[in-house]
This record gives sequence, C-alpha cells and structure tokens, in this order.
Amino acid sequence: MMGRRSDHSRDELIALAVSAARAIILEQGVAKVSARAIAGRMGYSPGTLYNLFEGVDEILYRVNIETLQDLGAAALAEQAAQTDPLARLIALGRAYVTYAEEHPQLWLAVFDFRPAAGTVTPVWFEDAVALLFAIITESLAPFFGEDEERLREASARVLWSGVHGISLLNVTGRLGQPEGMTAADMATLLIRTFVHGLETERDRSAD
Amino acid sequence: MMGRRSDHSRDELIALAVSAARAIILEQGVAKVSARAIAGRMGYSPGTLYNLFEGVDEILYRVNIETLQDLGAAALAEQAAQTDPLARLIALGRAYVTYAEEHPQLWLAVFDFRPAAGTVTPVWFEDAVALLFAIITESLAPFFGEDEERLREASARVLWSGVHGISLLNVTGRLGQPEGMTAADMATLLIRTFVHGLETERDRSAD
DNA sequence: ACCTGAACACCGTTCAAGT
DNA sequence: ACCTGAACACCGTTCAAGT
Repeated sequence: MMGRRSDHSRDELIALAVSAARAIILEQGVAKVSARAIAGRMGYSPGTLYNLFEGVDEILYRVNIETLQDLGAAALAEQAAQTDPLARLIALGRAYVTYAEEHPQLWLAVFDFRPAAGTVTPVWFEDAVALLFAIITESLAPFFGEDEERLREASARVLWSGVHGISLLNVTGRLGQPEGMTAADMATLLIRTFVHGLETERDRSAD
Repeated sequence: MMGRRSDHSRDELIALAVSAARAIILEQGVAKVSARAIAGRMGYSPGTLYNLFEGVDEILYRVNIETLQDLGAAALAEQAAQTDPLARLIALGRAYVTYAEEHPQLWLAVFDFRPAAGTVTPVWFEDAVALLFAIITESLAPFFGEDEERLREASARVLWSGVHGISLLNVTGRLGQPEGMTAADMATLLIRTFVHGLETERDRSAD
C-alpha cells in the first residue's frame, strides 16, 4: 500500500488535482474544497498534494486563473461583435455579469477566495488579473483625451467595481432588481449612464 | 467544575459572547472567530454557546447587525450636514467607504460572511439591511419623477453596488486608484458622474 | 523518488453526566 | 436549570516509514 506508484507523472498529478478541485467547486461550492476531498477524488492520500503544491490555496489559485482566462475569452468574444465604442464597453460589462450568472460557483470561487492571512498572492495570478483589467482600460480609451489619463484610470476602476458589485449581489441572490430587469441590464444602465455623465463631469472638473 | 454557575444571566452571557466575537474580529479578523475561541475568551466551555445561540453563525449575525447600525448612523450623520441633494448623496457614499476604511475587520465581517449552505438569513437581519438600503432610495428621490420608480430602484442598486465594490477593493487592498485619489474620491466620481448622466439616460430611454 | 497514513493542532456541534 | 467536557466527524499540514 505504501511507496511509489508512478501511475501518473508529476504534471498529470497536478492536472488531476486541479480538475478534482474544480469538480468539487462545481458540485458543492468552494467551501467544500479540502485537501482530503481533492485527494480522495484523485485516489491519492492528502500528503501527496504537498509534493505537488504549497498547499490547498495554490490549487485554488490554479482553478481560479483558468476561470479568469475563460471569463476573459468570453468577454472579448462578445466585445468583438460590436464596433461602436459604447456598445463595446457595454458588451464587456454584460459578458462579465452573464458569465458569473452561468458559472456562479466558479466565479464565486475566484472572488470569494480569501487566502490565509500572511500569504502573498502569486505573481502569475496578479499578472492575469492585470491583463484582464487592461481590457477595460483600453475599451475606455475612445472616451478620453490624452490628457485625461487619471480620469480614465479612475473611471475604469469605478466601472469595474460597479459591474462587479452588481454581479456579486446577483450571484448571491441579493440584487433585488426591478421586475423585468436582468443583472446585465443593471450593468448596462451603470455603464451607459456613467459614460454619458462623463461629459458633464468634465465641465465641472474645470472649476 | 461541572454544573450551573449562574455567574451571569442569560442576557449577560449573550452580550458577553457577542463582545468576545467582536474582539476577536477586531484583533485577528473574522476568520479566527470560532466557538472555542469565543468560549475561551468568555471563560466558558464551547457547549454553553449552544444554550444561547443556534450556532456560531448567529453570533456573527449579531455582531454584524450592530456594525450595520453603526455604519447607518455614521452615514446619516454625514448626510445631515448637507442640504443639496447631490451633496447629500455623495456624503452617503463617502461615509460608507470611509467607515469601511476605518473599521475594515468589522466591515469585512459583515460582507465576507457566507453562512453555511442551506441556512437562511434571519429575518431581523434582512430587515436591518432593507432599512439601510431605504436611506439610499430616499436620497435618490429628488432626482426622479413620480413615474420613474423603476429607474430609481435600479439606480439605487447600481449606485450601491458601485460604492460597495469600490469599498471592497479598497479594504482588500486591490483598488489601485490613481495617485492622490482616495477611495472616497472614487465613490464621489461614480455618484456625481452617474447622476449627471441620468439626464442623458432619460432622453435615450424615450427611444 | 514517490507515496502513505498516522500524528498534531485545529474546527462546529451534540449530548450524557454532573451540580 | 445550567454548564461541562468528552465525543464525533471534520479541517490543513507535516513527516517518519515503507517501497
């Protein structure tokens, strides 16, 4: 029962563990992910995971980065179908909210995840987040002059926070939107209204 | 060592447990709250908590409702200092973000809290949340006509989602706002721009 | 070299037993 | 009636021992 088995290569084991973790998230939610549950589903002992990863957190980071890449691909695809700058921005926001709605467990696993205190987020994970965020900043370029970098940066963060907040309330069932309005409609309202308001905002900040 | 002690009345014990939980949140964060930790700090055994509460979740709900009431009071106080409708709305948003910044652990304990799957949020807690939300809806009244109930409701949720999202990123250190801008400034940008954009939005929805 | 499984220090919750 | 503390079923992580 003990000792080497070599049924799988190291890389196969890593992929197996990440798949097992994702399956648990999909079936039971991220709260049910544990070293023992992952190992059990792989047919290995918990100790094996510590030959492959720093800990359970690293496995979750690996599931989450794949979710983010999938989300990013979906958003870019939706955006590519539009040409008008505002329509492109709205497509981005709606794709975000819709993706979260279609994959609530995976999406929550990304954003509910609070690694144990004192641990640092892996660089490769932060890089992936920054890459996704750049899509928003770029999509905002048509609405700002070259001397408005600060406003554009701030607007990107404000819009993302808003769309994310809508999505979080939606996925956790607390959005409580008016009858007939979807969460994506709320995102559209936010983005369209904000962009239209930017013209007025520009006049005021000249004070 | 066993049997009754009656050092404290039932109500005193409840207050003691809630205080102990809050102290742990303030010192170590909500993740470190546990039945054993609360009981240890009270000088009682874990089992005692189950004479007083349904479980640890109920203790957290009790800490959180007090945080929400405190946050509501702070927001109302800031708002009362303003008379202009837009200034009042902005005061509300800034107070929210500022409160979260000043009490990050308590604020995160409210919004990071995901009760065990299958449990229902207590009615008294949902009522308190609804009461707070009504402040936002009311503060938006000056900006809408009587035939615009749906838009007002949707706007209240969109604005709150946005301010909340900004606050969440801020408290978890991921806001990344431009140099010299505070999280409260970001909330101001969101609210002011959105409200200004509403005029344009109204014209469009007439299409 | 790889993998196990027991061990350590935790967790929420229950409940028989004691005062 | 109140409170205890052992017990049950968990958790993440480590590491001596085995192949």
